[in-house]
Amino acid sequence: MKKTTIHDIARELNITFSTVAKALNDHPRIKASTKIAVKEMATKLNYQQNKLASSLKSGKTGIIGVLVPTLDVSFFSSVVHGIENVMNENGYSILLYQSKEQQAHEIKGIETFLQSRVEGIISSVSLETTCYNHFKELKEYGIPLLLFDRTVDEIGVPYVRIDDYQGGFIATEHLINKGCKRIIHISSQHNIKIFQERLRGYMDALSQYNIPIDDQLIITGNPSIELGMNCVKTLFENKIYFDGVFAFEDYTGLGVLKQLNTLGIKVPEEVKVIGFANEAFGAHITPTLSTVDQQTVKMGEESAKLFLKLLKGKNYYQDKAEGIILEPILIARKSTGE
Amino acid sequence: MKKTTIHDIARELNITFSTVAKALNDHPRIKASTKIAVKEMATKLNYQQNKLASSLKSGKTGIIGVLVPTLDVSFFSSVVHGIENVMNENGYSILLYQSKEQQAHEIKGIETFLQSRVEGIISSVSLETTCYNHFKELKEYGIPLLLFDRTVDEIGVPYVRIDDYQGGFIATEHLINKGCKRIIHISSQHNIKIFQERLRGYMDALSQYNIPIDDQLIITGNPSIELGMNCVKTLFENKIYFDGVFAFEDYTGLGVLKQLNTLGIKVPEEVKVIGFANEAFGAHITPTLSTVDQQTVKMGEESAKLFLKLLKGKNYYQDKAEGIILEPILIARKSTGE
DNA sequence: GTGAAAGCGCTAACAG
DNA sequence: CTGTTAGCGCTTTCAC
Repeated sequence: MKKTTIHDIARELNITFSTVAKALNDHPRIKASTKIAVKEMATKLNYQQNKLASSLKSGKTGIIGVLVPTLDVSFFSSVVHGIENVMNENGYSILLYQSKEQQAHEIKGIETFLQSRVEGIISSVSLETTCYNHFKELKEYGIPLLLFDRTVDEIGVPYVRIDDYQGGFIATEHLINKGCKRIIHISSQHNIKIFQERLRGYMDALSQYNIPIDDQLIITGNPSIELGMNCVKTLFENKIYFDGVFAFEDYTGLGVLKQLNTLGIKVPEEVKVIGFANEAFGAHITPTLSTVDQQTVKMGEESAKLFLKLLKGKNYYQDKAEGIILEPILIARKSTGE
Repeated sequence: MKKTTIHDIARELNITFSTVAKALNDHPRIKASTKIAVKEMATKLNYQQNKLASSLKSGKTGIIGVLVPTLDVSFFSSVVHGIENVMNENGYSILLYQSKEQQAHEIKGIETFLQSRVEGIISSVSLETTCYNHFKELKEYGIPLLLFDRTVDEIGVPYVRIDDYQGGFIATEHLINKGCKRIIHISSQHNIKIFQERLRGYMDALSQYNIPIDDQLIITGNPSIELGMNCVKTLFENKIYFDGVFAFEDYTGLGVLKQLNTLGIKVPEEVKVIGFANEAFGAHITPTLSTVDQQTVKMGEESAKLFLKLLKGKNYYQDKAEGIILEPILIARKSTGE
C-alpha cells in the first residue's frame, strides 16, 4: 500500500501541498481552521511524515550514531541505555553499530553513520584500534564526536569517563587500609588509557603509603575469568607471596576468587580481593566482591547531555575539548573483609 | 564544510552527474577508465553517498527498527547484540528504541520507525501493553514485523521464542526428579504469554508425575529479587510447607535463595531452587543457581535471519505466520543438588 | 492566508 | 558509452 503524502492530503482538501506542509508544521500564517482540517485529514489518511524527505531538504536528520564494541557486555548496554533515554527525550533517534572490538568494523560503522548523515556520533574506542584517523577525520569534517569511557586524548574531542586514576587509587588504598602489604594488580595488555590510569592510581597509592612497587606483582592479560584464575595459579606456583589483589575489572576478579577458593586460600582472611566495574553478579557471589562502581547509566546520560549541550552552542568543537569526569565509587563488600 | 556530492565529482571531471552516479554503482555500460577516474575523484574529495537521497528515490532505507523494553537487562541487550550482528552482515543498520515497558512509548517508537521509513521492525512487547493495535496496524500497512520472546498470538506475525511450556516443564520435572513433592511456582502478575506457558508447563509436569496442583503454591508478582524474598517470607509465616521452588526468572530465584539463607533453610538439602533465563550471575553465586537457558544471542540471530528470509520472499506476510521455537536448555547447578 | 516554484542529492528510465 | 530528464516528498523563500 502506497504511503500517503502531503499531496494526498492537499488533493482531498482542495488546497496546495505547501499549505498542508505549513499547517502540519504549525506555521503562524496559517488559519486555525485549515490547520485543524489538515490535521484531521492527516490522521484519517494515516499520514506519517517522510523524514527522509524532510531531512534531505532541511539537512537535519535527528539521528545520532552510537558505536560501541559490543552490546553483550553489561557495561556498554547500560551506557547505551542511558544515552538512548536522554536522546529520546530530546527528540533524537539512535542508530546502533557494534565494532566487535575491531578497528575495521569501527571504520565501517563511522562510514555508515556518515552516509546516513547522522548529526553526531557517540562512541567508545575498540580495544584493537591502534590508528585513530577515522575519529580524527570526523573532527576535521565538523561532525560532532563524543567519546565515553575508552577515550583517547590524541583525538581531542569531548569525553565522559570516570576518574580511573582515582578509581585505581581508592581501590588500592582500600586494600591497604584493610591491612594488605603485597598487592597484586592485574591489568590489560592493551594500550588503553583507562587501564593505564588505574595502574597509575595503584602505584601512587602504594607510594603514598610507603609500600614498595614490585614489578613481579603487576600482571597483564585479556579481561576474563581465566585471566584471574591463571594469575593466581602462576603466582602460587612461583611461590610469590601476596595478600591482596586489585583486578582491573570484575570478571578477572571473579577468576581470582575462584582460583583462590580452589587452592583453599581463604578470602578475605588470607587474601583480599577487589575488582572494578560493579558488574551485576558481584553483589550475589560468595564472598560478595568489592569493586569500584562506574556509574554506567549516568555515564550514558551525561554523555548525551554534554553532547546536546555542545551541539546547541554555536560550534561543537571549541578551543579545547570539554569533558566530564565522573567519580568512581568504592563498593566495599565481603571480599575485602567489609 | 559542505559535503561533496556527485555533482562536485562530475564538475571536476567534466562529465555529467548521472555518469558519475552510474560509475559509482558499477553500472555495466560505463567504461572502466571513467569508473576508475570517478572513484579516484570520489575518494580524493571524501565523497560519502547521501543515503537520505538515495533512500528517498529508491524507496529502500536499509534500516530496521528494533524496539525493546530496555537495554538495561542482559536478556534484551544480548538479543539486540545478535540481531545487530546478523543485520550488519547483511548490510542493514539498526535504529534503536526502548519502550521502558510502557505502551505509550511503544507507540511512539513505532511512529518514529514509520517516519524513518524502516524496512521492518523487530520487537519484544512491553509488559504493560494491553492493546495491540499499534502492532496490528503494521501488518495492515504491510510493514514487516517480527516479535521475539514476548510474542502475542493475536497479532499474528512471524516470531522467535523458546518453547516456554517445555522450559516450564523441564524445570519442574528436574525438581521432581530431585525428589521434590511440594513445588512453589512464582510467576508474573502480567498477562504475558511466555509466563503463562511456563506455568502451564509446571502444571502439566506435576500432573504427569501425579503430584496434586495446589493453588496455594502458585504465587505471582513483579519480577525482582524482592518478589522472591517476599514469597519465601510469606510462605514461611503462613507455615506453608514446600521443598522446591521454580521461579519464572532468575532474579526472583535469587531472592528466594537469599531469603532461604536468611531463614537458615539449607539449599539444596531442604529446599531446591531453579530459576529461568540463565542470567550471568547464576553461575557465580553460592549456591550456583540452576536455571533454564534461553539462547539469547541465538534468539537475536535467528530473529534477524528469519526476518531477512521472509523479506526476500515475495510477500512477508504469508497465509500463516511462520515462527521459530528454540529449545530451552536445562542448566542444572548446585541449587537443585547437582 | 495561501500558492508557486525551486531544490535537497540521488535513481532510473530513455535518448542519443 | 554518456547525457537528458523526471521525479522521490519535503522545506522554504517569495509572490499574490
